[in-house]
Amino acid sequence: MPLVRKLGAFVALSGAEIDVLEGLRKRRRTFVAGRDLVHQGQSDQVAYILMSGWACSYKDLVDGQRQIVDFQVPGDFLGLRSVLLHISDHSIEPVTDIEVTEILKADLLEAFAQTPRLALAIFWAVSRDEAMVVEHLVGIGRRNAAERLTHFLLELGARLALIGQGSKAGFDCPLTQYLLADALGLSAVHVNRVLRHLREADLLTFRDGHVRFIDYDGLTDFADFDPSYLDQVGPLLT
Amino acid sequence: MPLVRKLGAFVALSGAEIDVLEGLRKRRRTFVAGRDLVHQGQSDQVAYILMSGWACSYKDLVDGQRQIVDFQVPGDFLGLRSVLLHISDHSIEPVTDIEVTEILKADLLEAFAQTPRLALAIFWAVSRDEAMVVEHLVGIGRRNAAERLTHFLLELGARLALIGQGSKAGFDCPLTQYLLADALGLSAVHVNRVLRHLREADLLTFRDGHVRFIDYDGLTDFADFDPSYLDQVGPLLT
DNA sequence: TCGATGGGCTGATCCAGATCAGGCGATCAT
DNA sequence: ATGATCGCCTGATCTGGATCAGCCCATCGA
Repeated sequence: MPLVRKLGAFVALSGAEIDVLEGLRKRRRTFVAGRDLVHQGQSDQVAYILMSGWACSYKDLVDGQRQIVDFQVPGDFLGLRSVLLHISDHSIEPVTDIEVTEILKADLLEAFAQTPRLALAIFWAVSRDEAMVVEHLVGIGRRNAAERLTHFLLELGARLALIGQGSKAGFDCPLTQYLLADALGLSAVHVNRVLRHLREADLLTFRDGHVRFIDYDGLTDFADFDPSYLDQVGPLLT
Repeated sequence: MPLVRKLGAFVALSGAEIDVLEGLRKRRRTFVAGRDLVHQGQSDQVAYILMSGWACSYKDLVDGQRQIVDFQVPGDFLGLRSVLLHISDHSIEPVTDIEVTEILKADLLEAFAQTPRLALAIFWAVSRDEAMVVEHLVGIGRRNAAERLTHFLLELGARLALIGQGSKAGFDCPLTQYLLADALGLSAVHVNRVLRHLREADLLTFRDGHVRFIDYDGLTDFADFDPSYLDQVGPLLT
């Protein structure tokens, strides 16, 4: 269970708390790649936990462009914020076919009341999401295309490593260069060029859906990557 | 009390809940402009509520640049995420002299346990912060300098209006063009130029610490500004 | 089997915004 | 009264990345 594993890395959850967490899991659903799961402006009472596959959350602009805010991998929440804000300020689209389990708002609130520690653990997950968005913001605001792309791939790798789907050697990645472009605020053309430069510099390759880190230390150095905000482990309640 | 007003706009807080909220307020402190309040990497057990003055949270990059993630105005939390993540991933600096009240981690956790609704209200505040960061991300990723600056000033105006310190006519703003540049991912030179263009187009002026919206509707239209994520009102618990 | 579609790749050209190199006035400490 | 500093402002030049236009290959549906 990627979620239990992820939250458990943060607060040591008791058996009772894990029971509550498991109790949340209701209907299991699947969605096909490409069709929106949640749409901007939609008001919905349900969030999801991603069980398998990848998704992305994004915002559309009036001029037809879009900005991808983040990608979600197994164990991540989908649309949690839209439940809290009561209306969604962004859209969510499966990148691949995905499996999710629903979390109903009412159940979530009840779980909060029952086990404050669980609320904290989820609070932490939200904070971690925000920390990722912040890092993303810094990347787009102040890093050039190569550093930005590198940092992004390193972050993805670190997140996937946490759920056992990646390592310092690399990871399988279903993202197209168009998706990368929309996430990084670049054009797909330029993403392609930058990938070539990184390949020619023997830093990493991204081919056939697989990212391979050739020189991991060189990459972290180049992109100024510090994963501490991702895998922060330690009891909140001391 | 800006905070009670802000949270109260989201969930109707009962008298008992407001008491708990007020009970949180502990030591009142002041900090002078410019000296860091929280420093990147610092591990701290205290957050603050900003009572007066402005602050900003930012991240330093290795090459000496910095990216300002957000500005905080009265009623906002400072460093809440660093309490939850257990270590701060960013720095916080007062833009003006500020007054804050401390919130101790232990008190916050106890308040959570006592009144789940309060936890929800604060959850909402964190989600709102994240929504702002997301909007900021979209701006930097996909909007040009003029739209970005306009959107930013409109958002600040809307936030200040919520606490009674601004309106559609404008607001007092202690930010320098350098601070704007660091927030918007631009150079200060270019911020200056863009402000001139906006002034010449009779859209807004920013002079002597005061932002004046000349054509508010024209501005919201130009920058595609939709404030719904800021002032979302409505009972979370239906 | 042959379009159609989607993803990756490339060179040529263009432009938004960075960088460089200043100048102006106000404030403040000596 | 004289630097020093800070915020604001400006023109000239440079450049990272967008845009345009197109090629190649693999897959897939009719």
